[in-house]
Amino acid sequence: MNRDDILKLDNQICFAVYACSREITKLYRPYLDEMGITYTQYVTLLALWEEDDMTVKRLGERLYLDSGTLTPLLKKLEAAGLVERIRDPRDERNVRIRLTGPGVRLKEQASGLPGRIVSRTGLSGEQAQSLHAGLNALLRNIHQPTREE
Amino acid sequence: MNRDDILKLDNQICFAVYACSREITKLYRPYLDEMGITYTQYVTLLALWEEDDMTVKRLGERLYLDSGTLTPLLKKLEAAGLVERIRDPRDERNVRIRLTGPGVRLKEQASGLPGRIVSRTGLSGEQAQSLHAGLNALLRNIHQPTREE
DNA sequence: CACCAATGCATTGCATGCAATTTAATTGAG
DNA sequence: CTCAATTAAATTGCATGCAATGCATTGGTG
Repeated sequence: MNRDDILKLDNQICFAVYACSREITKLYRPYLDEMGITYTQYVTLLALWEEDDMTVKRLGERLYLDSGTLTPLLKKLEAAGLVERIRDPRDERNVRIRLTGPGVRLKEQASGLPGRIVSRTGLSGEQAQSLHAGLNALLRNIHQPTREE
Repeated sequence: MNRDDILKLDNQICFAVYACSREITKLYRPYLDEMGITYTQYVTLLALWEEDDMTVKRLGERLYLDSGTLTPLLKKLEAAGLVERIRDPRDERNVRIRLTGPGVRLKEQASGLPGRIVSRTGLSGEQAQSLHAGLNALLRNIHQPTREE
């Protein structure tokens, strides 16, 4: 690849990931609209359906998001009646996020979603598997909770 | 994969793409800060370095962004002196985006960036190649400029 | 025990993304 | 030519993301 090709848009993995991420979100939108939630709220619920009663910090580690994003988002989920935000009496710095009844029940409605999306991607099981593995490897490699020189 | 596993965060390609995209942006940030631009401004410049003098519409098709995102972003790039926004005299609905001298010269500074980032990803050439191909396939499959039933 | 650094969350400010609407220019049917 | 439909940008409103900062609680030290 010559000097000029290096900077071409279609040669950038970063751009492919960036564009894919937004296009995937658009695929989800109509379904999530019906459920009354946004994409970020959806992945937050995915995390909670898997492990309820997390602190904001733990949720942030799981989702790679910080309190600046999560606090307002969780307040909206609380206003929508899907989660509760409870300050931990044993350590009042922690706020624990717990699913409400409606929050738990929404899982049922979401269970068909991944299948519908995957079929829309037109990827074979193998392709999807391989892509997923590559992304996870990349994620592991670049995510540095604390930077060292 | 049973019914419960289907909704696990780590089984969602969508989440892997979403998280990867944001982590990659963070990798770029320190370098782009030095250049005085943001990540979205960077990919916009990538597109323009490859093909100068595009309309907003064409730029949007290239970047999968709409005028709602591009108009303010291009105004910032114009304020920074990197591009010009010129209404096409032949069809005044079109606004053409052209690189200025400084905008062209910034390409030099950017040319080392992809290499530095790729090395930070820790992926082999093969892995990167395969990942990129998978993402492009996915992008082609899901991007529908106009929806059909 | 008093104090201070560390921790967890909230807030602020800025830059996206994108749907929906508006505005201005152009095109095309009659 | 005339006016309605189409098209390209711009604008508006809402929801992220994230760095930087603020604030309250807690833990460790002397």
